[in-house]
Amino acid sequence: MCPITSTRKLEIIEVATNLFKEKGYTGTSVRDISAIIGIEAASLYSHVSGKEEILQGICFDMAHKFLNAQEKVINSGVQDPQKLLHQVISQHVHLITENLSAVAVFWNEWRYMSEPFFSDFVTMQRTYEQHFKDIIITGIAQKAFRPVNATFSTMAILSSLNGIQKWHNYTLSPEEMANAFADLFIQGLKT
Amino acid sequence: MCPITSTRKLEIIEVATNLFKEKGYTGTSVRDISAIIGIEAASLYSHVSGKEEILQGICFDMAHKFLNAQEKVINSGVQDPQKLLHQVISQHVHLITENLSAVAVFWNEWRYMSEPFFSDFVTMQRTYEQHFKDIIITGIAQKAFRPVNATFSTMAILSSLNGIQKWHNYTLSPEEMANAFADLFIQGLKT
DNA sequence: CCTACCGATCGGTAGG
DNA sequence: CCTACCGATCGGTAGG
Repeated sequence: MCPITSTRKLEIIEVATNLFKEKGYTGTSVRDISAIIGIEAASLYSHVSGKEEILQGICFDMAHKFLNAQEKVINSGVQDPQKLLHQVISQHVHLITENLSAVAVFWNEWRYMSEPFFSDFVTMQRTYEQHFKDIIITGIAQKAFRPVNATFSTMAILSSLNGIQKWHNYTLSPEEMANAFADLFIQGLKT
Repeated sequence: MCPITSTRKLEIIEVATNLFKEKGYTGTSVRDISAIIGIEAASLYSHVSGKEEILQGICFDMAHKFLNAQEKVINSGVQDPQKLLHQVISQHVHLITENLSAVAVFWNEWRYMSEPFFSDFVTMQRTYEQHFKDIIITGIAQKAFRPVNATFSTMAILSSLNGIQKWHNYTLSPEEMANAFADLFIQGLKT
């Protein structure tokens, strides 16, 4: 949360992000992290209070990035639900492709956070999903979209987008993926 | 692989499935499993050769279920790509809802298997994805679907379906979900 | 950032 | 299926 962070702490978080992605949070030891940096495990504790603080840093940083990008689109004045959906999808895809490792941790390891971080994180997720859902609900009300189940459609779309981190192989650019997703789902939802 | 399995071994796999889902494979100890069953950790080794064998059992059992269900649809004689896609989606959704915990392990913990199991599992996944992709390619050739990127569309659809295990809350029946997914993606792919 | 170390727990084995 | 136990490793602390 504090914007002033030492470069060593940033290095720890970056190394941990890659390890948490590859081996999982519980499968990664603090010694794995310190060995890559080239210091003793005990020395990590000069920079972080514990293993979980690193996980919290990764997860909440991504959560804020997602929510900020989404709010920027929603507050941009765009009214057309199809255009709005296209833009939030595009922002989401770009954030994933620009933060592949952090997103993998964000998506697969967040459940290992203890309270109250766990619940705070869930609340942020729910907020993000709700903003998506609101766009779909508005679109249905304006007859831009079919009368689908908005909750279902939201989860179907977000799950699809989040899958990128599992199969992404760089053959498609972020723009191409964003447009392909938008085409698929907007045509899928259209009246 | 052996069809004759003691009930104790089945119990171990069932308990482990739930624990691996909740706490992850690396976050679950053999003592966690044995404690729930009510035996000593050492006694597990009368039924399984090790912790990983349990994971292998869960993952390959689900992999076979997915491939078998898919082959049954593909060999059923249905030709229309839209109907075929609807049916493989429906089978996939049903398998997920009937095996929520095992699918969560299958999907999130398979990477912890050692070789050659890891590679064998990846091969089965690729085969499954390829069958999906072939349906889309055929559909494009027959002008039933738009000229989309078939690999992308396959991964977009499968990721969306697999997301069920993360958000499923029993408000929709498997049939309702299967139809909602099929509607969304078939309309999304249609010419 | 290091040395030295802690108690707890890990997956697994020997022998019955 | 149990008792008894193994060496390895875990996250973390004390003290400098």
